[in-house]
Amino acid sequence: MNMGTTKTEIFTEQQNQMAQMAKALGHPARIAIVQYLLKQDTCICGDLVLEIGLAQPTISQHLKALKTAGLIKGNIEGTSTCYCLDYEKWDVMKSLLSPLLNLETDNNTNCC
Amino acid sequence: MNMGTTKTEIFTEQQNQMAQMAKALGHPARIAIVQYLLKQDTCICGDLVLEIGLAQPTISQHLKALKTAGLIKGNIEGTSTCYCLDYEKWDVMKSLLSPLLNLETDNNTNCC
DNA sequence: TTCTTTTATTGTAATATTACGATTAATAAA
DNA sequence: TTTATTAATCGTAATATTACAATAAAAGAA
Repeated sequence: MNMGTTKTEIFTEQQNQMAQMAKALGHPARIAIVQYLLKQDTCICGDLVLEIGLAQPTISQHLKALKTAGLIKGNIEGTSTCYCLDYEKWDVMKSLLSPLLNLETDNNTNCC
Repeated sequence: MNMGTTKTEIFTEQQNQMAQMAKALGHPARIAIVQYLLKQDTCICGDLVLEIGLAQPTISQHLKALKTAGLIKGNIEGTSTCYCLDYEKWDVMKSLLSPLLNLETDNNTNCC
């Protein structure tokens, strides 16, 4: 059977997309990478290895996860790869997640 | 060794918090639960079993994950448990994640 | 060409996640 | 008290994730 695997077929495309983007941010190393890119605009893998302190293959793995989710782009430049945020995808994420995040805090009167 | 485990000690408290909250939203079933609670204010486990279509222990497991992350609260009422969003925690999440989500889209000039 | 630099990939060990059947626990109803 | 009703927990199978050593690949420097 397909145990251990998420049943994506019973959810909407939108729900799967939202979950995928949230999942991509669901590791502190990937949060740190995004924060670094926000500050520096671009970076190469080696920068992050020094900054974060995980092994190079581990950083490379996290970069791949962010790239697969579409949150970053990578361009090969000589021996290194230049990474940056994919702002178009971040706009999509923002529009999908803002209905969840922009909650009315004073709704908690009708709570259990 | 501690292989397979996230090295939380090399990250800031804030980075770990952000990752934990994002991770809690990183599954379509948990997105669906949050969306349901946004629409209905409160619900019990059985409502979600009917609405989502996963087995009762699976829904219960996802509710526990959201509760552990602090995103929902649960109050026992007779034989059932009444769940709702924890708006205070959502405020924390909003303030932590908004620096990431409120990006200037026209920054992509200095990208690679 | 040979050596260096940089990153991606492969392989693997340890742990975490997902899903569900079976069972338990706890309250309500008969 | 006996019988539902409801949800949590336990156990477990299948898969996914995390971390890193070792290696490969690809471009630049000597």
